[in-house]
Parts: sequence; C-alpha cells; structure tokens
Amino acid sequence: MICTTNDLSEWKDFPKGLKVLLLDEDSNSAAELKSKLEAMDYIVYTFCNENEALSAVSSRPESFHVAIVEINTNKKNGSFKFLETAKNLPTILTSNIHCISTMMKCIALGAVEFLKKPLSEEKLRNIWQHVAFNSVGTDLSESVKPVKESLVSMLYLQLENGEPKNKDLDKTQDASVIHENDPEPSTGSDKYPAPSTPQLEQGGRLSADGDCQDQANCSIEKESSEQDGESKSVETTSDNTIAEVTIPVGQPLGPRDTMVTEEADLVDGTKGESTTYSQTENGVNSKNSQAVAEKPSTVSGIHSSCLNKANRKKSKVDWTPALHKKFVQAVDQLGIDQAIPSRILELMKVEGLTRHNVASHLQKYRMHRKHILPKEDNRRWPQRDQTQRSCYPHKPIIAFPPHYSNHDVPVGPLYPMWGAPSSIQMWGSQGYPLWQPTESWHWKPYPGAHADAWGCPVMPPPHGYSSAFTQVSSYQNASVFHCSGTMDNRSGMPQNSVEHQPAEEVIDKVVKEAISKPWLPLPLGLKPPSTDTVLADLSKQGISTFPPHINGPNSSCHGTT
DNA sequence: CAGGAAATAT
DNA sequence: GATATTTCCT
Repeated sequence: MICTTNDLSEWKDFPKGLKVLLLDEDSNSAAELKSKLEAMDYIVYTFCNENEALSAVSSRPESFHVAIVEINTNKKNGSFKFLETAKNLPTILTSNIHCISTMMKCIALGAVEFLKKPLSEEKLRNIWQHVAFNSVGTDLSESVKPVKESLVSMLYLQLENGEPKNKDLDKTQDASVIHENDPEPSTGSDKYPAPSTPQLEQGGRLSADGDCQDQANCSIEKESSEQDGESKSVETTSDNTIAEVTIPVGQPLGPRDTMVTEEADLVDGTKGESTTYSQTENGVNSKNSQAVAEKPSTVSGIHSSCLNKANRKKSKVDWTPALHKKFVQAVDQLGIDQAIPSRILELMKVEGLTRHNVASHLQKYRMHRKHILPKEDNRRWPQRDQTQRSCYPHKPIIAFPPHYSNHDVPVGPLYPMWGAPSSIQMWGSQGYPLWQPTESWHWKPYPGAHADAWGCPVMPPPHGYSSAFTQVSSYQNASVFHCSGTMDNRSGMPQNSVEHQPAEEVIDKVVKEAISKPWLPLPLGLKPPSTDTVLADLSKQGISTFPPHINGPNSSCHGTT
C-alpha cells in the first residue's frame, strides 16, 4: 500500500539480483514460478526437495535473500520444517490451499507472508519487501547490501525523477543541513552506542510519494536551531542506509532483542526525527517494520549518507509496547520502591535510552498507576465476578479485600486481568500474535497475557511479577489457535471482564512455571495469593499444615537482592 | 548529580 | 488530549 503501482513500475528493475530460494515439489509449478521471478530479475534457485533446500540454506545462508516455499495438502510438515529450520531466511509460503488455520500457523512459525496460488506477478513483485535489508549480524545483510544500495539509489533517483527542479533545492538545503550538523563526515557509527542486538527486523518500506515535491519546498528551519552538544541519546548509526537505520549490536539476548532504529527526519517537520525502540520476540521473526521513513523527500539521503549524524540530534523515544514491556519488567524487578530511573535504565539495557527518558516514562507510569488502579479496584471488587476469573476456579480466592484506596502499593493486583473491562476484548479474538499494536500503549499485547500495561503487577512485592509475561506471549505465539475456543460462549457465562482466557494449557504452563520457579516473577495477570488466602484455601481442603516454602511469594519474597 | 514534579513542546 | 521532553526544585 505504500507503494503505488507506479512506484513499482519505476522500480521495475529494482529487485534485480535478489536471490530467491524456491522450493516446490512440483517441478512444473516450480518452473513456472521461476520464470516469472526471473522475468522480474530475481535470481532464482529452485529446489524440489526440501532437504536439499535446507542444506543449501544452512551451508550458504548468504546465498538467499528470501524464500518462497510451496506447501501442499499432504506435506505441510515439510514447509513447517523449512520454516523452523531456516529461521533467518524470510520465507514466504504459497499454496493452493487457503486454509486460514494453516496460514496462521505458518505465520506463527515465522513465515513472512502467505500467498495463495496462483502467484501473480503482482504478488511476486513485492517479495523483496521481506528481505531483511537491515538485518545485521546476519550474513544476509552482507549479501543484500548491493540490493539495498540499489534500492536506495533507486529511491532517490525516482525522487529526483519526479521533480528534477527540486533537486537543486534539495541539494541546497541539504547541504546546509549537513554542514550544520555534521562536523565530521564519514560514518560516525563508532561514535554512538549501538543498540543492543541483532534482529531480523525487516527493512521498512520505502514510501516514495510522488508528491514529495510539495514538501520539498517546505521550509527547513528547525535544523539550525540546535545540535545539542550532548546528543541525548539515541544515536544509532550505521553507515549507509538511507532513511532508516537499524543498528545491530551485541549479542543475542534471547527474547529481549532490542533494537533501535532511527528514522531519517524530514525536514519539513512532518515526521521529524524520531527514534523508535522496538524489540522482537525471538520466537517467530516478527516483522513489524514500523519504522518507516515517511518521505525521503527533501532531505534526500542520497547526498548525505551522513544523514545519520544530521539526524541524531533530537530524537524522540517511542515507547513501543515492547519497550514499555521492558520498562515494566525492570520496574517489576526492582520493586516499585526501588524503581528509579537509573536503575530501570540499567535493567532495560536499551541502548540509547537515557535516564531522562526513563524518568519521564516513569512519571507517567506512576501517574497512571495511581489514577487508574484505584478506580479499577473499587469497581471490581464489589462485584462477584472474581469467581471465574480466578486462577483457582473452584473458589474465589480472595475475599473482598479491604479497599485500600490510595497507596498504590498494597492493593494486590486483582486477578488475571484487571482492568480494561471492555477494551481488552478487541484483541481477545485476534489471531495474529505477531501484530503489534502500533499506537498508544494501551496496547493490549496478547490475549490472556494480561491487561493494561499500566495496570500491570508491578506491585508491592518487591519482586515484580511480570517477566513471565514474555513467556506467556511466547506460548501464545506457539499456539495461535487456542483462541478459537474463546469464541464459543458458554451461555450462562456472565460476560465477565475478561473472558478470553488463554488456552488452558497456556495457563497451566505458566502456572506450573510460576510454581516451579518461585524465584521468577509471576506472569502478569497472575497474582500471588495472599498467605491468608492460601491458608484458608488449604484448610478448606483439609490441609492444615504446610511446608514453609509454600509461603506466599506475596508476603515473603522481599528479597531485596 | 539524581530523582521527581511541573511546565512545555509536539 | 496524550505523550515525550525540558525545566525547575529538592
């Protein structure tokens, strides 16, 4: 959608050189596809045998930029295996079968797209979008470099193309910009801290609007104003790469890959400089390339690969759900009382983030907690719906807790999902855990996982309980279908605040995990039962004594590490 | 200098 | 109006 047909036609020769691995057991189909792809200048490597394809991928991963795998009814597993094995290779699945669940599964397993056959030129033409142009730390990035560059120049060519006369204008402005902010040319990558990890974030889409001319004329003033000497933070930079720069970095931190991307800013201020922190769950490659340079227009990046630096002046931290999650986890871990900006910052380990950023976020976070939670509490307790929401279906675990009105502390988080009575619903039915709520952080990440981010359990117990959230998410990703069951409404069920309970297995697993690893934070949404509650519970079950270790996480874990 | 709250800016 | 940044006070 970002690219119009026109754009594409102008780029017609763009994908030239992009290497496509084609796996299709039907040689006819394969041949046909191959020729189509080749007609578009893709370089196609055909495989009719999955194992061969896989070995090719593993032996020379850099040889493929994207894979197109066809799956047929009888041998679905094959492609799943491919997906699972060739994780680093953006894989597009194609098939005659158009089964939503299969599609979902494929996506959940990491496929970047599912195309139904027949594959039209139109469909094929865009496959390059899935190439991880910015994927650093992968061989891929290297091999794709030429393509990337090609794309870049293509982009600018096109721009100039559209409006030759602007070129001058651009140049002029651009030049000034560069001079101002760019004391020293060349790649300044080393100067700035790189983000923390490699990820497979896909390159953003380049939107080249023919209209950019308009903006080309826009004024570019802000540039002059400041270049804070203490560049505040987020400066990532890698050398070339036009509009969007994604920096890889250090070591893989498992699920907490974090990356920072920097958008090129548009002089016109439309979407000024902005930095986006985002992370990907490691599980499936998430391909939410949100960071997209709106319009490369004015500040043509072409003249300035140095744009990076020019950019790095003032960037705005975008508290994406992922980033926020990290934040929350950090706060959790520290405990509400220990949660101070500097510590949180440390825990988050997000390159480029500053203490100020965190402080600011924390401020807001606290505010929300104070205002939102109390209300929720009052609203919720008086009702009798805890019963089924409870993790312990057999009985309401907690009697009505006294309403602690204010201190944001004591109030045990309510049950599974507090909060957002209705808002959560929306995503309760989603089927694509991969989707990322792009906007506000009212994001409700995943169904069943928890509710409002703010309302999260970052509570009193010094040892937060949220990290497991990640796990929950993963589980859910793994079982994309579980939610289907949510739909069927058991008649009698009062539509309690939260009906979309995750699949039981998921809950089980999480609970089990929580039980077996008491030292880990509880999953969001799970509330440690109070000691009293537990005792009462046990006694009702005829158990009057209990081993010491059973003591509630709640009351005892004050491990002030 | 850091944390936190309030004022500003976008 | 919300959210992020900056400023100011402690």
